[in-house]
Amino acid sequence: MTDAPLILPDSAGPGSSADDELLAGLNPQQREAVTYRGDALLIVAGAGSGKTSVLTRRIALLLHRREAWPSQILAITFTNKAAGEMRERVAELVGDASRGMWISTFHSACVRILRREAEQFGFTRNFTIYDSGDSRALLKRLVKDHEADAYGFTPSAVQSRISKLKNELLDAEGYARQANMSDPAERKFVEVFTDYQRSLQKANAFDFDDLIGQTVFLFRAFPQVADSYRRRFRHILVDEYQDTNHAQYSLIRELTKPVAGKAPEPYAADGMMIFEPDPTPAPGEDATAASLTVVGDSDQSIYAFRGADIRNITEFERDFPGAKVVLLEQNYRSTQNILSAANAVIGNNFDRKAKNLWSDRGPGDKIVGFTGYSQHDEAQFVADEIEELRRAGYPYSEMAVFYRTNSQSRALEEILIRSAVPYKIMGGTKFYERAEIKDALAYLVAVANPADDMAVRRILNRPRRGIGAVTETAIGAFAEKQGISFRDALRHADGLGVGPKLQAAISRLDAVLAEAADLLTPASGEVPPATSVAEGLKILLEKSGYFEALRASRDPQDEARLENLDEFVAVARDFARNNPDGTIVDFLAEVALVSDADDLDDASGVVSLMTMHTAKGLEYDAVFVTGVEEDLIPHRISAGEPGGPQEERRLFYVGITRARKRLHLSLAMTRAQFGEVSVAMPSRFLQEIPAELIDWRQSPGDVNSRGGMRSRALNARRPGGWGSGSTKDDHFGVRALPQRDRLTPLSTAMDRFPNKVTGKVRDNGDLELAAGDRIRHDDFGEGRVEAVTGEGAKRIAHVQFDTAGRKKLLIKIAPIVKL
DNA sequence: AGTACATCCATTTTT
DNA sequence: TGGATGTACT
Repeated sequence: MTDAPLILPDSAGPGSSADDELLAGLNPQQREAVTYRGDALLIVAGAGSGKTSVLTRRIALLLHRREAWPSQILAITFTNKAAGEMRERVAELVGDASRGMWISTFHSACVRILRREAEQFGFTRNFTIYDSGDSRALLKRLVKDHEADAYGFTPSAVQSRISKLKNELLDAEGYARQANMSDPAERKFVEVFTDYQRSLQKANAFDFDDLIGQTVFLFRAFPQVADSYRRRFRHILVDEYQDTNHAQYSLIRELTKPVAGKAPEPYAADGMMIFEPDPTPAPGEDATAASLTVVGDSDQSIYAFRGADIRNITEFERDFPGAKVVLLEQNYRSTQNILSAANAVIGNNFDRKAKNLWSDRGPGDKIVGFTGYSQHDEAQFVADEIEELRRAGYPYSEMAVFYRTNSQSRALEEILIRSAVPYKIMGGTKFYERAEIKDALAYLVAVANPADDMAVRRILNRPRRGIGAVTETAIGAFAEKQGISFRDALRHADGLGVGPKLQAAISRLDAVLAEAADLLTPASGEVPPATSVAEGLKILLEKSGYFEALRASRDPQDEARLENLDEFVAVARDFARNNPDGTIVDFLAEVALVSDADDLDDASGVVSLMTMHTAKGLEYDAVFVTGVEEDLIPHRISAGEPGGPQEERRLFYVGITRARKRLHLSLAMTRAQFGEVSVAMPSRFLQEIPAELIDWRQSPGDVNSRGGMRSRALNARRPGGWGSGSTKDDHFGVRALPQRDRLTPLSTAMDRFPNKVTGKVRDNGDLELAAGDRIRHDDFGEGRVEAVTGEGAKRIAHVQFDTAGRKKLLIKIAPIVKL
């Protein structure tokens, strides 16, 4: 992939044709963003304005013009996926030179730094990383130990508070100083926080927030360490800057401070080399502070709830006096109609810097609007429309359906399955959150970082060895008394005062862990090959009896668990292939920092379903934004939060701007939630879109919440289209209904479509259908089978219904009978 | 240790 | 409504 660089690093100097090539096709603003040189540059990059291109070319140009060595560049993104993409695109431009650069997420960059410096402050380099599940589990125990639940603290509440504080770089002590400590609940919280931090340290572990926060502390506490990185990184680039929280912001600030000390110190405290000594003095060696480039769009800030501070970007110019600001407003993604809608919506956010996206790809199609009676009706519209687009030549992989909350996916899934539309839910159940995977990970952690009690405790009785809570406590007490770790206590089964059976079980576990440790972390200190990770994993799972227990089980789910574990072993093998020098510690870090959203984007040939949050950074030819209702988008809970509605508007904006050519906005008049059917109102954001941009297939005014449609004739000029309440819009209902075949009920007939599509899963067994058969469908009426495709449980009937048009149905589950 | 019942609770989640 | 979690039985 990197072997065919477009431009060889040494091919030419400034002003060369290779330079031109790097700047080719850029608009003036983009060009400015690529070529500007100065201490601080803010690139305000509207949606679809080509920011990745700008960023990668900026890097390439720095290298190409010899303004920087690869090792002097630090490019930071938020997701592994974004980092991977950037690395790839830089490699396309500069070839192998891209290897010396740090292009990574905040978190992995910090892990790299912390690994080198961990010994400085009481950790060892094989520390483990606690994901949020791990920290919640730890907090669960601590909340109980401290009886904090009596004060109404739940583990997750404590977790989110701690996380917020860490994002603000406050530790327990710092918080205690400014908190009202006469409040017993506050004291309790501080107690738990303190203990949590102590436990992490004892386990030689960092949680996600610590990775950033502790790196900042490290830099502040050890200026010479900070200096060594400041000397190294001369060009720092940060993507999605609007999503940085205070800790991340501080990290960037630390790195862009002028170098304080004089003596170059290319080595970390442990003697590890930080940068390759270059034979030639590095360009910019005498510069005092690194140059900083940040890219972002405050209109796409949708993570305030996780501590992202939009002010980091809005106040950039104040933070970095003399900063240059470049505005990228030309959008290369969407048609003008889509952009106009997006602009109109986001324009309602006050206190925002004006920005107007424009496109030169013409107006394009109008936005399609649809109001369903129920969420199922809405889903049917989506399914029908997807099929229509499909027939028009759009591949499934170029279509996406967005929603605000995960629970909305259910109705969509039901209908999509029935309509035989292949789909994939992005960011759904996380692979690494499955119990069996966490178990396997715990085995590895127990080997890699024996100080991590949590991991050892987790595997103590997995598979079942008869080691219960009592024994676990005994081991813990023994460890405490002997001043050894929980892991080491397993070696002394005979000293625990437990029965012989238990002793044997404990010793067996100890032996398995020891065997794997021999392989993975040999006492000789020699580094085992990366392939040994997969081997060690297999040893652990096999010899611990984990596999055996699953194989012996007759729980059908255990079969799936086995498959998942096989997949996990395959992940370990992949890792070895991609990281020939990787160790078990590297593997664990990678796994902890990688989300499966990263690799699932290859959703080849299927429609993607996801929340609007997940959609950020992605784009599709056709986009469906569903559930455009009050209380959903904007979500009702956001109403009470300061800045809430504005963030919701940005979220909607993000959703809209994902679409290249076709945008569909849909809603339902009634929505079953929490077991109750409630009447939904169209979202206020809909009214913010100019009426002429939307082609309503069925407008809110056409549908009432009792399940009928108004007569078209009556509806044609009717004030008060909202169905309930508002009286001031001609937005909806003005248009008489669409250009579809008017004789058939629009969409699926809502009167015949009660909101219980759900029903029981129907099983038509071996119902045989062939072309020419006539069938009756519960919802669509009678029709003629035109073809049958697929096999077994996935056989699909292509049916031409007499009134409902052409549909694809999964024969096995469709509510049909052969006539 | 495993099951059955009860209870609570329902945004978003790059790492 | 349903799912996740906790408690009380067997």
